[in-house]
Amino acid sequence: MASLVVTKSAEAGASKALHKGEKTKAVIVDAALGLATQIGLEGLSIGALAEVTGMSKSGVFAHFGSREELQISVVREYHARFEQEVFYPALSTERGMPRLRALFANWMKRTSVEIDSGCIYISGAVEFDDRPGPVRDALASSVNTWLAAMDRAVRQAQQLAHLDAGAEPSQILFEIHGLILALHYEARFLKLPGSIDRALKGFESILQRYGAPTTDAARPKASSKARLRAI
Amino acid sequence: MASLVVTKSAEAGASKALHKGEKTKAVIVDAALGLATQIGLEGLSIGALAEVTGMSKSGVFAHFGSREELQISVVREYHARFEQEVFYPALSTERGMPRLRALFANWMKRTSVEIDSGCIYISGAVEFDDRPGPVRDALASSVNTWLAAMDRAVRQAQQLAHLDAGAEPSQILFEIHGLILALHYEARFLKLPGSIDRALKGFESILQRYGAPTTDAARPKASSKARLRAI
DNA sequence: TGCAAAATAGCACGATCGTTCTATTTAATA
DNA sequence: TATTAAATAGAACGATCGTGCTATTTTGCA
Repeated sequence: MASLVVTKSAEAGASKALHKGEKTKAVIVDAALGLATQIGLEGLSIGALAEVTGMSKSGVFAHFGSREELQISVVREYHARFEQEVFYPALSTERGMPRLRALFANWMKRTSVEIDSGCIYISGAVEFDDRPGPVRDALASSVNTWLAAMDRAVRQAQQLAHLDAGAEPSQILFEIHGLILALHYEARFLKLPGSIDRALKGFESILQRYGAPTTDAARPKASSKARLRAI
Repeated sequence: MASLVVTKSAEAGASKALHKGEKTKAVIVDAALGLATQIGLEGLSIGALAEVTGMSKSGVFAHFGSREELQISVVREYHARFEQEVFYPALSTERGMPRLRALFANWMKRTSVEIDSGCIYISGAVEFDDRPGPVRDALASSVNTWLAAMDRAVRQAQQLAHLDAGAEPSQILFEIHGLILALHYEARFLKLPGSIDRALKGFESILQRYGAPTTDAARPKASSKARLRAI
């Protein structure tokens, strides 16, 4: 009977071989992510999650062992998707201004969607402001990873003389970050129309101010492959 | 014994004649504001509030009739203090650039303090993103009132040729708002040093970009009185 | 000073929370 | 297919939540 044992590797769709438990855990995390973006990481309740997934409370709970671990799983999942949607695709553009533009464009695209769905990098920051612990650590670590990637992109643009080398990267980053946060605030909370355009215009202002050529000779040319080129 | 009845008017400190109930209600709201800035409006619990004030749960509750009404009272109190600290003092400077600078400076001062204490205009925005109701309305109304005041200041600066009259006030406001939000995020959540300086520098960049003279011939001269001049 | 009214306390309710324990069902393996 | 392990369900726990009801205390006023 031990014949033809498929090494349980190549599974359907996703990636690795998922046992039943891992599969339903992924389903739960997915549902939790949907809930968390709307009502926040603190609003996540195992009861509500059980209802959504059609499972029992203890069934859901067993996959994580604690609510905190569930929240951390959600943060990690969000981080992975953020990387996939915002970071990696931009690596297919040349370093310097094109890549910086691509990174911001992807960030904007995601934030625009999150005007409706919510963003746990923003809501989580408020919820775990002054609440130390592993959830806060996971959240801050994810955000810092992303901001560090943006920082590298700015520095590369400076080295390539696409941006004024005398400017502080942290200053440029701070102002860009502000645009994203203002977009989220004014569009999602205040429901002000035109916020997306203001963020885009603000970005151009920053580039202009910090030394980008007015006739930008380098829009992103999306070389579609080379996706894994090192940064 | 009924002699020497002080007419109960001029009470200690505050303002109007406060009956006992109104006085303790003020104490409760004050404590609630302290709690809400730290853990958010949603984190406010009547039980915790009773413990802090040394009262019974029902004693606290009776002053508001509902948790929602308590939250609204907190929002209103925050709004009043914000006006008192940020808005009114700036009215003693001349319209145009001096007043705009004063408004931003006061806003920055308050936000700097709130790096430690928290800000319910920011945390509340996240908590009541997509949760309609009177609390959200009170919150949005307060924020809109403040942003409208800033908008007027920008327009006045344009009329006085302190700022480029061709620029969109909403655009300038959006970018300024972004600086405040980035300051709160990067300083309070990420604990990045130097955030205050970055916000200040960003403000100068905006003024420069939108037409403020490089040699600003008009810093606020704080005339100390004239506090109630109409805007 | 006495009396009505306001303020506060005490208690209990149903609901929901995260979590634990034990049973039962389902899936993976030999 | 038989057996073992993994996955899930079910029920109960203590705690906390907002809120309502009923005493009791305190206050303000004639």
